[in-house]
Amino acid sequence: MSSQRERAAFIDHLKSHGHRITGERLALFDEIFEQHRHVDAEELLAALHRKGHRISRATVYRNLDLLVACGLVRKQRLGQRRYLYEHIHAGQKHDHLVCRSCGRVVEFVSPGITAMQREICRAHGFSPDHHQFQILSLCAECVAASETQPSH
Amino acid sequence: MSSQRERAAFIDHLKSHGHRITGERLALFDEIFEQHRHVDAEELLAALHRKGHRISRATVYRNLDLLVACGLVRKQRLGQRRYLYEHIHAGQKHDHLVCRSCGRVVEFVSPGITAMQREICRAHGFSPDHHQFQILSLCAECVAASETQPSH
DNA sequence: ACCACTATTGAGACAATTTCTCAATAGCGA
DNA sequence: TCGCTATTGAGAAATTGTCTCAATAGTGGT
Repeated sequence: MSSQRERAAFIDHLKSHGHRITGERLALFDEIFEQHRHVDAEELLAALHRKGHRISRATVYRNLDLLVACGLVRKQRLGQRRYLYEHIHAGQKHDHLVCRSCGRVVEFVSPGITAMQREICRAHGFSPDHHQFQILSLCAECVAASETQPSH
Repeated sequence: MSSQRERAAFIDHLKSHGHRITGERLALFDEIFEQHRHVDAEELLAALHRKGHRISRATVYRNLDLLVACGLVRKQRLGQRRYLYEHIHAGQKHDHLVCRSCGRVVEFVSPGITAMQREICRAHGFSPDHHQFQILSLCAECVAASETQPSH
């Protein structure tokens, strides 16, 4: 499994911070590193239950925050009501294009935009290292739908 | 008052759509057009109460949606839990830099980034006309705070 | 100005999502 | 293996926004 390195990093982080290595934590880690897309807490909870783990909702939320604190998972509100989580795949820094209507998320990489973001952050005294970037728009389907069935 | 034109447009919109011109609607309009920053529904409600209006929470939410439908107000989730509203000041199209920690919002204009956004939208089949754009990062104060008081 | 019609409002119930509480459980060091 | 205490589970609570429905108040026609 390609997440062996991250799994070890997670376990190290737990140990070095005096946290315990529990079955729930490892199951959640495995689940989110199996998903190669943006998932919310409910989906993770449901997937874990489907696989026979008896883990509670509160534990999922708590340990997602822990994974974020480890730097292994990104937690974002991508225009929708729920937080979405994605595991960080080493090196590959990308940004998000989000459909404001259906919530669909597309990742993209644009070095040019990254450079501009840094510049804008710097110009306004924001950290150029912790930025994250979203474009919210309407995907082709939702544009088509809104043209068929006009605004209201 | 500089919002006379928008106020008239609002009233016209109401009339032409068979909606009534109520005291609550005008009070809300005036309140949001007085605020030159991003406000949430609770702030607007509180401000209106402070000024002696007896308006309910539901009415504030309903009529904010109405103002959005008129194209006079923008409603956005800027990384935070609550929706933020801003009145649209004619012509001036801007994007947002948001502090992920304290929620502070700074507006910026960058024609270069706007062009790149359009290109990315087009490349992925998203509408280049309905886009909106956010950079989430940490403002100087929050960076300083997180360095003083390390991550947890 | 008055009436009747019905859109709008207010108050609180409801819904969706996330966080908190606290007794029971289970890692972990000795 | 034992004991300490971090972690968990279940459900309560908090947060934010939407919905319901009876009461109120704009509006167009007299």
